[in-house]
Amino acid sequence: MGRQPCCDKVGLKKGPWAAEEDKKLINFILTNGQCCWRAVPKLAGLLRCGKSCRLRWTNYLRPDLKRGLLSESEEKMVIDLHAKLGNRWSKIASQLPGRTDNEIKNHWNTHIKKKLRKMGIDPLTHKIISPPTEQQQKEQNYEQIFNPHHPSSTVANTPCLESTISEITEEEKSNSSAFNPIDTTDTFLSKSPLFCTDEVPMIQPDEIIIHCADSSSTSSSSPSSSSCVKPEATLNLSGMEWLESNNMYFWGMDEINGWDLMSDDGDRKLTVDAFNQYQRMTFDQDSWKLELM
DNA sequence: AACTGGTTCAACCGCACTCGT
DNA sequence: TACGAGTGCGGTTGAACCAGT
Repeated sequence: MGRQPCCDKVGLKKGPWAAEEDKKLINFILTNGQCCWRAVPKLAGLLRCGKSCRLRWTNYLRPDLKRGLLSESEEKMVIDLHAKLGNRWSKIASQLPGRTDNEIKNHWNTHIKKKLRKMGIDPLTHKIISPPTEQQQKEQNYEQIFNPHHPSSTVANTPCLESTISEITEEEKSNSSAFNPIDTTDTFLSKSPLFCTDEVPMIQPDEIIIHCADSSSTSSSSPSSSSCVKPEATLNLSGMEWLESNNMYFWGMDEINGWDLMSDDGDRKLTVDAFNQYQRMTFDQDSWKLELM
């Protein structure tokens, strides 16, 4: 005998929730609290199954939810946590106040995956996509000669990238801890202070300029020859020079409680001492209730 | 304006886990 | 220990929306 369904599906409504249904569910939860979900639809006068009610509440109606896209710092946190935890979305969500597992899962699948792939990083393993085998390299060369528009010329396949990551200086690594809100893994992203998910550098291989310590071996070489990276090499990623004089810059706009807005000229330093959106929502819960009623 | 293909995200489904009996 | 009910979780779906032609 099979398992009983979570609810009697006959006569139950499915699909998007109407405003009236939302109102009923909110009224019920605020009056009675979260109790047995199986009983909620009956008691609240809803033609939904308990599971559907729970999902609607936890993913959409809870007053402490943040709305809108994930901030840069949240995205980075998701990537770091995913590197540690894998697809355990609820565990990841528990580290991001006001975000649901469903929301994070969706954001991962629609935004972050693409960004990582564009950067040449495998979203599953968080490792650099491996350089092509000899046979693949031959095929790629063939395509580049006889079919220059073939996608094999994208940055994801460049063997340069793995080298560039290992060459981030110790100073840059130590700087990265200034904005990383949690203990980091040794993924590329957690080590790179240059990473900003909304500003993913769409760099091409020929945009990666590497100054080798032994400059005599690389002088006047073509871009492709820069893949020869010496241990002492330093990096200069064109397009990453954001810090123009007198420009303001900051990390983690969405979590600006206590974060400093830095001004390049050193004299003007603006400190923001605001509590974040999640805290505000918690404080404003009573007014939120009133708005709904 | 109409069509088409791609993207997004709320909601669903089924399995796994926990807990009480 | 075995079983069933309730709940949580992650993968998947499909309607709505958007951009390009």
